[in-house]
Amino acid sequence: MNHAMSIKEIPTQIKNADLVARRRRQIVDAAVPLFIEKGFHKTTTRQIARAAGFSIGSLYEYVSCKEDVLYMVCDAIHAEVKQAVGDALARTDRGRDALAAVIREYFLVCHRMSDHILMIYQETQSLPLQWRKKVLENEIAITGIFVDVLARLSASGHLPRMDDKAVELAAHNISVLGHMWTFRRWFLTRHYSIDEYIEHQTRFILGYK
Amino acid sequence: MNHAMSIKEIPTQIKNADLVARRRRQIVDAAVPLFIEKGFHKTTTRQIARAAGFSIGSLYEYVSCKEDVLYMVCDAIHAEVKQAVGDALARTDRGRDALAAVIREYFLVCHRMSDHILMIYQETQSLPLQWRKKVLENEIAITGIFVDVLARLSASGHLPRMDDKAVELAAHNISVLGHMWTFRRWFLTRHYSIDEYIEHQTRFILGYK
DNA sequence: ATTATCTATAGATCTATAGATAATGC
DNA sequence: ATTATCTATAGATCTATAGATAATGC
Repeated sequence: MNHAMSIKEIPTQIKNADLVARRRRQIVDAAVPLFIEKGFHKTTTRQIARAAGFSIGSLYEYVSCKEDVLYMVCDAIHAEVKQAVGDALARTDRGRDALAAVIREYFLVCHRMSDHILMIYQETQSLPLQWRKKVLENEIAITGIFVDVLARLSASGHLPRMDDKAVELAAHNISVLGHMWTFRRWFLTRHYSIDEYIEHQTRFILGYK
Repeated sequence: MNHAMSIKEIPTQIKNADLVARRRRQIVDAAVPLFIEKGFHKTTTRQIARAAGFSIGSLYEYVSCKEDVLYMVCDAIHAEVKQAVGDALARTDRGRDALAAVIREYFLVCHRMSDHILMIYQETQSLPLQWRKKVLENEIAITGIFVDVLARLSASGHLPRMDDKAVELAAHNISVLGHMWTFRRWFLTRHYSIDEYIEHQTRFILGYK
């Protein structure tokens, strides 16, 4: 159920698959800043088409409805977050610091993609059920990375032993505390730099008190 | 900057202040389930008027635009959350358990008002700037209650000593972990009851590890 | 007379498509 | 011939208001 597969589920009459991929990337790139600025409902399909560089008629050759665009946007954002956290995980070694390193990288992605993540929180509800489910699955997949790291460290004794439920919940907490930086940014940035934030929250999560 | 004051800032031609208060309560009560079900943008002003039991013309005697309705709804929801947490605080004694009791009550409010809180996350962006600010201030006011409790317990030695920034951030974490139950409910309810959730998270927040 | 409410609609969108046109490849 | 793109617009809204009507209180 990867990125490319989901996108391919959107039907089109256009035969050239490369062209479809290229145009859809244009559509996503055009839509992201519009959705961030105005929100999904106040962005018109014409604006998306114009920003993407083609006509409204052409837009509808590559998507079947406006919601398709939102889905492609959400999927692309999650793909980028997943990629960044996956990379961080690959780079890291096996000890207790592995967790801190992955958390750090994840929080930095949240910082970098603040507007994007906030937009997903706000607009997921506007997706048709079928795609809302997929977006939520993506969210769980990202949390799953943290589950794996925590379970490994807990099993190897680098972290206090935790049962499955505690591990699962700690992983969700990491995910959500990263998102917190995006949806409370207007307040938090007045008091904390992203580095301070990461430091405090890492201590909080790892339980050094 | 209390509940009643903010609402009163919305202008109206109607002279009878009691009537205004009553009708606006009707509007809020009518709008909440509509916004929860369809979202703000897909709810029409006519639907709100009909559900409230009067005509579209009358609706516009009590609000100046659709966004006014959203603001009144958000304000009413925050008032209820604030009330519940404030009550819990008043009931509680002064020791370390005070914090656990307040957290518990807060999480139970989040559970009870799950749909409402989720709606605020999704629709705050649709508010005009002036009112978005007020809604965010309400959010900070609720977090402020936790700041007070934490600061008191930290000062009295019932909790490990924390500097102001650590206290502030812990308070935000409490707020957001309550909200997490609302926006990850679709996943969390599969694995945790609200009581289990409260128990795990309280341990996490208080740092028994 | 004053206040509150209703009906009817102006005016302004916006999505999605049909049908015409241009570009591409055999 | 086939594939991709564009223009023009049908059709369906929806918000907010003007002007008419009903209810209230002196």
